[in-house]
Amino acid sequence: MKMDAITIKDIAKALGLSASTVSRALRDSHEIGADTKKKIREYAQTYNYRPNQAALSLRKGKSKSIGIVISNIANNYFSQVIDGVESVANKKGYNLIITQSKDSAEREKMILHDLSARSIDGLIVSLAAETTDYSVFEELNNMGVAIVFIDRIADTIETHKVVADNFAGGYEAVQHLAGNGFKKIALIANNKNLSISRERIQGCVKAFQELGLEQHKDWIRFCAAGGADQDEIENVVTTLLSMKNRPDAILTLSDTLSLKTLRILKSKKIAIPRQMGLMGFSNFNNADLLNPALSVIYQPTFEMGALAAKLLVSEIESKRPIAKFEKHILKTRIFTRKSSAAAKA
Amino acid sequence: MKMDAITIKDIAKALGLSASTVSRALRDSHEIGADTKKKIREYAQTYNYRPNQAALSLRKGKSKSIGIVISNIANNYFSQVIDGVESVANKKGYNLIITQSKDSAEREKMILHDLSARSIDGLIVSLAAETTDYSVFEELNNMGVAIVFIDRIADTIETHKVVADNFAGGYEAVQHLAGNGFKKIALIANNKNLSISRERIQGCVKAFQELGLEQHKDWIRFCAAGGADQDEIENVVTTLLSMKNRPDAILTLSDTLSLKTLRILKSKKIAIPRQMGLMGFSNFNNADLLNPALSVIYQPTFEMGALAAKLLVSEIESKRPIAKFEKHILKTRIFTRKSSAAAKA
DNA sequence: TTGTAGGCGTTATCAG
DNA sequence: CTGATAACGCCTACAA
Repeated sequence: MKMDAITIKDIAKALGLSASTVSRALRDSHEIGADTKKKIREYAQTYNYRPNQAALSLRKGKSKSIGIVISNIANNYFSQVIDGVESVANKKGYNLIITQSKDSAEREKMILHDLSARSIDGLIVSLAAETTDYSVFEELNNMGVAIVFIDRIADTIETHKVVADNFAGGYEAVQHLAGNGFKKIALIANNKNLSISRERIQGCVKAFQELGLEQHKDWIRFCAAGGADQDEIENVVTTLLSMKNRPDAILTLSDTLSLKTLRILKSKKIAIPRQMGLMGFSNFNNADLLNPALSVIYQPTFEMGALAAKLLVSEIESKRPIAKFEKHILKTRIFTRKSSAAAKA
Repeated sequence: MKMDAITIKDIAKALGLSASTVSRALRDSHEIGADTKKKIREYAQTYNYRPNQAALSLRKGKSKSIGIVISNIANNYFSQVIDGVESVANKKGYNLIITQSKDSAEREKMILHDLSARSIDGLIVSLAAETTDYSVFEELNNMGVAIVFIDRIADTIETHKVVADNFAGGYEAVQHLAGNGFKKIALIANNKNLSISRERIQGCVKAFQELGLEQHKDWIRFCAAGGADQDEIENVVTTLLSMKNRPDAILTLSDTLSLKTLRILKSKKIAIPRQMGLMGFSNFNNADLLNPALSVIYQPTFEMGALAAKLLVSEIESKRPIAKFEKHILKTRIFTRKSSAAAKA
């Protein structure tokens, strides 16, 4: 890269000083003569001196960079999260190294190992759908790598965690649907392994019970690939539609699933909400422009990312080990629209 | 971070060898005894040795990481590009450091300086909307930092460039609109500074001329903030709607503008396409689910990102300086839908 | 107030 | 085939 990159030594030589003096002056140490300091800083300024980060990392064992592991960048939800993470990282002087697991446990593990060797100061992780073995995280934890989980968390690992109130989100969604006359509500969830799937379903089931709604095991379906596999979700929707005891509404429990389900229903000419109500967890900002306008549970993704980054940085920069880790649960918002509207009386 | 991270020295000590021998064995040098090598590698394996990247960077002056500078991660278009970049970077063993300029020239410059000090091997850049002064890039170029521009490029800087065929995209969009009976086509473009704005407009104007369509200076409007400023775009649309000689279609020349314009038109109860045709550059994958289904010019974002990364890596790893830089122009695709449909005969 | 001497982990060079 | 040494750029005792 920089062929000529000026170093502290260069400055020292040019000014007839020692490297340590220059180093101190540059970091504004008070034990340096005002005039010397000024001279040095001016020289550094004009020659555009930048400390070599690799050397700093090596020396300090810190790199001022944090890694983020998510399933997929080109996903609305995660890119909003990253935006939040970046806003804080940037402010605090940390670089952001981004990786995607593509929901593969194996790939996630490789990434994690690679990242941990990169003199990374900390990690923000949203688990891959496939992952069931959390031992890598134990390992990293023991190595002293700071980790913050976001959204898709490993409950058993001792770290800070930032999640949306998935339980309440599911609960409220069912309440809304029921309130609009839907009584036979099917759920389509992401991979069973994921905390978000479990929590959202639990919220829904709680509402089912409280409202005395019909429940049917077959009305809760999982997409192991989270919608990445077109056949999988198409089968699920088709199956639901062809049931003798057919649901009258579908509640999709993840972003990708929501839009994919909408597409499939439309392609099958199912009138929404008349023949099938639809509502979903989604952070698509223009869900109101869809046809029909889609009712959604929306998560504060930016805030979640920013909070995760804040927690991580404070852990990294904390002098003593964190005594007790926090789980932050942020409120979701519900937007009710045409796709789940009540049938006209 | 890793408190115990095992080093080459540790292995050397444990095995009663010298650090250099261990280093060589680990890198599979042929000048090491088969048995010694085996012993070392097994030890490294069991103790989970990972080379310290900071040390490597310092030693080699390379960090196996590339920086990417875009305006906004939480933008559909760019997150798709990043997905492509990541796919290649990952395969080639490079880490991806992501930053966002938020379209601020000042912030872009800071990022660039910061990144260049991070022992970064190369840079993928999509310019901020504000940027008019390209001298930072000259500077970086002279420092020997490999740069590849993507999408929003600086024509005068000598680097590889990857863009969509913006000219053709604009040209074809107008042809389509005209073919469907729209004769008075207004353009809403992103910031004037951006290459993409210029190129797309030029393509449109070419078609205007060839088709003998009415042209009006006031029918070409710019949003300096690219749609980030709600008032700005709202003013533009309102102005277009209230003209005595009012356009019969709007062609939006960027992703954000397209959806924002759709929203504004709908909020004003303008029937699309009857009262106003609408078409836009957009990489939203579900534009067909919108109401009305939106006609779009779609770019091969993933491929563009992947290609940019490929070019960058090959430049980084090339022994001799690049003799001549390439500008790759990738085809766009046009999807025509209801929003630009012909009025019923 | 300034300078000297390691050392962070790795590898390249030069000996043996 | 293996070992010792220096160096990448920076910082931090310890000296002066």
